[in-house]
Amino acid sequence: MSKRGRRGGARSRNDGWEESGGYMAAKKCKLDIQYNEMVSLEQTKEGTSSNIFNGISIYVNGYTKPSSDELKRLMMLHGGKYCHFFSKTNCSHVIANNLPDSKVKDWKYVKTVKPEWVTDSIKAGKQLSCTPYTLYVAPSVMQPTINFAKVSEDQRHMSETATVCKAQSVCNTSTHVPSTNVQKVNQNAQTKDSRNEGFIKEFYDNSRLHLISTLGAEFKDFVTKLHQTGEKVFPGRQRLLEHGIYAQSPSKQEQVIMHIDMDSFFVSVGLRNRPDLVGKPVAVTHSKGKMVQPREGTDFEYELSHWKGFSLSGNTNLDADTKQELVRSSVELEKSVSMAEIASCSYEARQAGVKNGMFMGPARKLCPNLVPIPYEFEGYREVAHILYNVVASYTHHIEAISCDEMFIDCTDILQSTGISEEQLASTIRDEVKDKTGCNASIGIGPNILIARMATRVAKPNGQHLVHIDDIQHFIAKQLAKDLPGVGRKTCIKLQALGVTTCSDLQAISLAKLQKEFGAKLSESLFEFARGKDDRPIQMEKERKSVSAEVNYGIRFKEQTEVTRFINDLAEEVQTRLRRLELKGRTLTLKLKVRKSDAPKETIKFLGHGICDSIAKSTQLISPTDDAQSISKQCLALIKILNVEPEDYRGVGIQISRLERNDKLASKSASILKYMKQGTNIPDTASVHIPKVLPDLPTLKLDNPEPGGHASVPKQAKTPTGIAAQGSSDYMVSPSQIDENVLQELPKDIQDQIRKEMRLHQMKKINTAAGGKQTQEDVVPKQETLSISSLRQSPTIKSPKKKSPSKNSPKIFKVPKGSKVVKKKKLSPKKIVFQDPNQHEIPPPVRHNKTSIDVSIKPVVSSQPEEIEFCGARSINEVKLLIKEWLYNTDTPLQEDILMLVEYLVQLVVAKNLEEVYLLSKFLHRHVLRIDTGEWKRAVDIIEQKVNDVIHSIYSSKLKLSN
DNA sequence: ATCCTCCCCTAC
DNA sequence: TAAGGTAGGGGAGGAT
Ligand SMILES: Nc1ccn([C@H]2C[C@H](O)[C@@H](COP(=O)(O)OP(=O)(O)OP(=O)(O)O)O2)c(=O)n1
Ligand SMILES: [Mg+2]
Ligand SMILES: [Mg+2]
Repeated sequence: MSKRGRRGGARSRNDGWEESGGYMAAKKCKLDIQYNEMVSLEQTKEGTSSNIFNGISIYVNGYTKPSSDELKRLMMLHGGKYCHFFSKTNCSHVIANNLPDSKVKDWKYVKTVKPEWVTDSIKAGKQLSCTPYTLYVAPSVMQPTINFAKVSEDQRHMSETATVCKAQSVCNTSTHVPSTNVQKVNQNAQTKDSRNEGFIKEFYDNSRLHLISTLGAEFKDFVTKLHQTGEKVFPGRQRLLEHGIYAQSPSKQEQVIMHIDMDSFFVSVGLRNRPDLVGKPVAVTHSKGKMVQPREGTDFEYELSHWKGFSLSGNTNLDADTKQELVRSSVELEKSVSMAEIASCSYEARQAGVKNGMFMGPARKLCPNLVPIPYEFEGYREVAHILYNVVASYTHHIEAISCDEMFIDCTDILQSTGISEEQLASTIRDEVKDKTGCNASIGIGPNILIARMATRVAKPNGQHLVHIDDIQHFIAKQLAKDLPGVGRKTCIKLQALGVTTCSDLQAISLAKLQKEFGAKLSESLFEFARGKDDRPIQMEKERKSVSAEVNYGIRFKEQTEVTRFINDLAEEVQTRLRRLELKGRTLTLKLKVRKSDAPKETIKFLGHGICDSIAKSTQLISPTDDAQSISKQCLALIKILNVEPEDYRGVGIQISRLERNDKLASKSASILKYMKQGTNIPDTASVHIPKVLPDLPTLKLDNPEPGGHASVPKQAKTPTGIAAQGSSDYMVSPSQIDENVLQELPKDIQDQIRKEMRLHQMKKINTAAGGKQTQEDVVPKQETLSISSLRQSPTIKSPKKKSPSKNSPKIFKVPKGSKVVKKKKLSPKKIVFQDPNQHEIPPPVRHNKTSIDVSIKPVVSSQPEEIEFCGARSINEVKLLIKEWLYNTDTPLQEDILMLVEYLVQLVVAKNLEEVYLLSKFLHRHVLRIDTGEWKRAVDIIEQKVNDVIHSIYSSKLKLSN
């Protein structure tokens, strides 16, 4: 049933075809093991050693005059290093006799020289210049290797389009490179945080999590394309046939799933050229191993007690107390800890209790001998590419999970080749090992779940097959916390239920599970505990969002710094969207804000510490990928959220409701603009509106907001209900309600609206003066903003503190000279309003539909200039214009839409609701005729937007549709 | 019922 | 010092 397929067993079978397979890897497959001994051997050996190759790492390609073995020996003898596997990060020089086309790309960042450079240098007793030995592109014979054309192409493409993390230095292995040591001397003066220019790039260049996210996304995309368009050519599978590895079990019709995952991925890559560390506890981390004194102003106890679990001692399912104790004791004992995270640790380190994601300090306590090794971002990328290419040479039936992990459905491979699961697994593992120097483990089972769980058993460097008949036996003894979907929280709940193993879990009824967990999780727990899983292998994954966030190094003092950072981050989002050729309709701003009682200094240097998370989203008027629009919306949201600059600890921007970027649409000119300008501007000269208007109002749609977005001006007073929830500090300040609606409008209109709002607010307050309803009236039942934590926070500016900017925060003060006059008075016709919030309706009428007499509005007013829409004044003119626009445009441009919104809003402000109403109906009617999704959405947005403003002023909405 | 927004959780 | 990103599933609760 289940056996640990060891490499040795498979090896003999492979020997046959490796020779003739033509893989470059096959040439050097046996070298790695010997390396360790040889190093020590060579070092103790007497003879003419030197250090002329100090800082040099060579990779030998192809057949060379002195053999690669000999070159290796020479390098070791003369202070250089020898790489078994090429990587930009590890190898400073490639030694070869010729330079094949296929390698040019890979090698373009390193020196490629002939072997004589080595031998001559040794003869000369010094390192000679490479120049005379440099190889140039020769139209040489491409090795007629397996024709991977398609895959390789894609692979290269991936490498190119990827956000390239700059290779720090050509050779950053442990051997120091004297010449490049100059690097970070000048920048020490000041700490680099979010206020510094270029911080975002520097951060991303050093973020492992960013790297694995990026890589993961690339591979998902790669597999998607592979499946959609890839030629179904499987050289690997072909080889299996040719070399007669076939067995005799043709009647496999059960599904067979494999889960392939690199062993301690980052560590494996890092150890490729550090054979001396193999077998030792090793961790990949930014920490160099020096202990770090706690800084002034940090509060260790505080962070310990509030810590959400994940960070301080690792992403484990241990209970919080244990971890706290661990951290606390390591602090007490050592008096200093490194708060650098461990990305990956070797299995030796795991034995001591070290886990991926743990901080270095606590890890050191668990494992005093833990050896830190540096990141090698390029190496991870390369190895991951090879992994995926190897697997893709056997099947395209792949589900990419991450850069080091995937599922494959190998039912058809087994069918068509007749080999066994174990044979296939070891073949793949061997090939990966040969080509990358890293171990992969494989779990095999009849479904995804079992394959995944089998990998745990297989690791490290093994494979494990679970036959369908053994599922029950196998799953029963697995730990429940290892089931997919069971993380920290769920684990705690399971513990409370007395569940440890899947066997325990089986004893819990579905009903009981549902009391503790949600519907979905309950169901999957129930099924998984029995080894059942019907999830299919998903080869094609459609992305649903694009985001960029930074929760490290965020420190601001001034709002201007926040603004600048948002601009930069929006730029980053734009870059990502454009690279993916996507635009989005929904924008979400995510902030991390220092918890009110958290110290300003975090334990971790520039970390985010203990925070509240806030998210706020907004609809974009049209699919957007434009940095300016994005930034503008974010800033509007930020204004609403009203956070003290000093309390920001994290910022993120997410774009969702994605659409493919239709390049055609963006080319169409703005008709309205055209007409408008046409009246003023003689001719074609500059008829075309610059694509990016500096203040292009990429509309943001204020979301109608669950619980009633704070579109109604409120008095600052907090109702008890909300206060009890403790989140009142996050309350939107009255002057900023609908800020993001207002933001988009011209200043003068903004001001008018604000005045109107205040006026109406007064009225309302007066009306409801004695009534109890007031409370509800003034503040929405449900908090508008999402605050992950219900705690109070001093973090948010109270409204009055708000800078004395253009928005007067005073609600009660009637603006002097308040003058708003409707331009033309229409008949006092009744208009139907739809009340968004019945209970907010002022006393007289309490009904779903409320009639408001249009004529009540104009009290004071003045509208100095006529309101006009592209020159059109009368409603009929406007209608004509709209019609022309409607029937001559396929996709409405957002600037046009905005212009109309602007016009309608002016009408609203001028209290000409009737016209607004008529125009809306008109628009509706005609759009129905056109019947395009684009136009429907546009009209929705227009109406929503206009209604937001109406709502702000009247606390009711105009019923527009029909 | 079904949608949407905001949140939490999980995974790598 | 240190580089705590990113995407998706899913649930609660309000709007429609
Ligand atoms: N908290 C984490 C988890 C993972 N990773 C990175 C480093 C890992 O090497 C890589 C792959 O994650 P895995 O979960 O596959 O873990 P490893 O490959 O390190 O170990 P294993 O042998 O358990 O797969 O992702 C990380 O940076 N931080
Ligand atoms: Mg792994
Ligand atoms: Mg993995």
